[in-house]
Amino acid sequence: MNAHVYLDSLNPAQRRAVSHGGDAAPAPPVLIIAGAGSGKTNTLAHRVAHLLVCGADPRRILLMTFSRRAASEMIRRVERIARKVMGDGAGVAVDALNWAGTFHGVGARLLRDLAEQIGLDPAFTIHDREDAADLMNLVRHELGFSKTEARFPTKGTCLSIYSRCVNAEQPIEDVLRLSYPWCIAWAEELKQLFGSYVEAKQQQNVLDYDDLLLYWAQAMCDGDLAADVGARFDHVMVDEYQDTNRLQSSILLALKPDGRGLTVVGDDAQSIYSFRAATVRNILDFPLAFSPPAEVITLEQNYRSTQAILGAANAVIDLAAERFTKNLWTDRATGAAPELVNVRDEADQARFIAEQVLENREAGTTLKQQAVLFRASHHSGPLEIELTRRNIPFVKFGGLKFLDAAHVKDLLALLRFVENPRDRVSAFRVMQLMPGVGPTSAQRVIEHLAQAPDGAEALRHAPAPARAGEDWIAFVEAIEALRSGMSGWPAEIERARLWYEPHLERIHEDATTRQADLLQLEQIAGGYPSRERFLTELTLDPPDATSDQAGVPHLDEDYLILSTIHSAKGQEWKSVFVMNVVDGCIPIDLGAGAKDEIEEERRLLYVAMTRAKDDLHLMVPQRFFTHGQSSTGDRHVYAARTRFIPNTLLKHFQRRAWPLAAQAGSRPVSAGPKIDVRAKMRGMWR
DNA sequence: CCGGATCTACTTTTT
DNA sequence: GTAGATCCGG
Repeated sequence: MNAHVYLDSLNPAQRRAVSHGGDAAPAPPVLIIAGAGSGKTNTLAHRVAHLLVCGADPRRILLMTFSRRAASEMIRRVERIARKVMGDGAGVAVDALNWAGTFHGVGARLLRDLAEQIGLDPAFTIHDREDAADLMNLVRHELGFSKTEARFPTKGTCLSIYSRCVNAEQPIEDVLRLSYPWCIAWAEELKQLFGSYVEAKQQQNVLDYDDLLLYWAQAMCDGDLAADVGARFDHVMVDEYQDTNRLQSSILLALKPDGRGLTVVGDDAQSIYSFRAATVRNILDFPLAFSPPAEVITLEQNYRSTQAILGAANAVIDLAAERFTKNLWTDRATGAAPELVNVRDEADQARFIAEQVLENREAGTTLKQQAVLFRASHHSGPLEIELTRRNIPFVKFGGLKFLDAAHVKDLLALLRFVENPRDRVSAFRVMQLMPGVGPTSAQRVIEHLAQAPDGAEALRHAPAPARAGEDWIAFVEAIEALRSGMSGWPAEIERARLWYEPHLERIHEDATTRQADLLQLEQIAGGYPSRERFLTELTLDPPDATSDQAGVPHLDEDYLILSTIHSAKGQEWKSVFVMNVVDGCIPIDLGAGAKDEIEEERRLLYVAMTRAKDDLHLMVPQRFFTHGQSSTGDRHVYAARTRFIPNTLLKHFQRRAWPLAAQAGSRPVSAGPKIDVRAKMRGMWR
């Protein structure tokens, strides 16, 4: 029997990518440019399986994916492929693939390993974005920047600027000039702020997301250490390489300076994370980073979409200012042209989608095979209401995370404070949950703890806020019980919840629904071996939905997928609806919008369209509501079809108006006058 | 010094 | 709709 029978199902380019280098030995670097739907995940999975079959050591394969979900999907496929050749032995080999995850996840794990060697306390805790912003705010206040004459950038902006400097490896002046021109005047203050922010993190033994990469990269500046870490892995593979940033590529090159054993996969047409400092330059410059240059293998056959859908998507991306990859082709049947559906407003848009989804289900397409995509998380609001009204179950990806809910953060802050007594952000938050404890007394206790040599012991002798009374005693007892580790994990989290519950009931009106979330958190906690692992992995890979979201179904049920376009990356569905394909949503309306940003929005539409296998609906509401802006008030805005589908591309689409005039009865286009002449007049003078 | 009330300005995408 | 800053009574 052919030992490589799994290669038979691949096309020549895929086969070349999979068997690059021949056997299990580290091969020269290779870049796989894989267009949408070209079997990218499948090809990478085959490559991993191929290496295993050839005898590579799974513990020495580093596999970095964009999300944890992508990693587990990859591992599932690897096992299925390897099983064909290795039989039950595949399971053992695949289980040993334990270096698979995101850059950040792998970084966290490596740093705990290397901590001693780089002067880091291995018990560090990790701040998510919001915690990091809170800490930034603390420092911002301490430096007196919160009450400057002219308004100083908010904590979120400060953190974004800091983050971009780190991830893009750019000096602050450049970052300000290119991305935050309205903050240029604050360059000196920001530098000072960032310096203090870094010090604060170190004193408290916390790392933020960026630190997980930054410390890793810095450690790799030491030649010996880099060689040591690099030598742990024979093969290093990176998926979605177009969405990595400079810092990540620095790490990669430090790990494998000659590129041996390096495989990266990506598609520049799907680069949609430049707001996170991702740059397509990484993928473009990859081959020439080595000598001889890395081999480039291009996958151009699309296996996902019908010709009609692919043709339309190709036409959209063809108008891009710069392109590097060729158009995809498919040998699938032509199929129906994607539909451009004109509806009156967002309410009609929601109704249309709900009806069409049900119609599809009648025709045999399950809900799970259908997805609704949108640019911004809140765009799905009206649809969620409509779906709930009609009892159509759905699950939403992207946007609000479970962990953003205040009560969940409260409980986690308690656990973090237990884990790391020096963590000020968590301490600050937890203490203020008690009545009578506000910023000032919390601050005083924290100062006391910082002075004391032993954080755990110091709490007992801390200056108890007088007004807290009994609550303070209960608090100290809870902390000490948890720190003693007597109850063990995951029983600890129950103890923590018992302390928190009375406060929860006092603080929140809707305590009951929130309690349900906490119970769910307890369930999740059970899946982790320790408090440390739970806290680390939860911040690096937060679960998606909260339980109070309407219609969260049981996993075995059929449900519709709602997702931001960003979160839809790498996925596919039989039928796809894209909401609000209008200027202002795609591209999103944010000031003038730099040219690069507009181009990224175009790629976003391309990504959305190429998720569809058989049918695709692009929704074009003629007006939609904008809220806020007190000057203009809540107004509806007449929206135009997205600029990315100009008239010249209309031949790729089937146009449709809904509801049909006849069905709409006597209701004319009640949306108001066709052209607002008065507004035009006013506009003349602006 | 805490915490509730009131006013204001803002509202993308995610590890 | 909400997060932040600011004001004021207990």
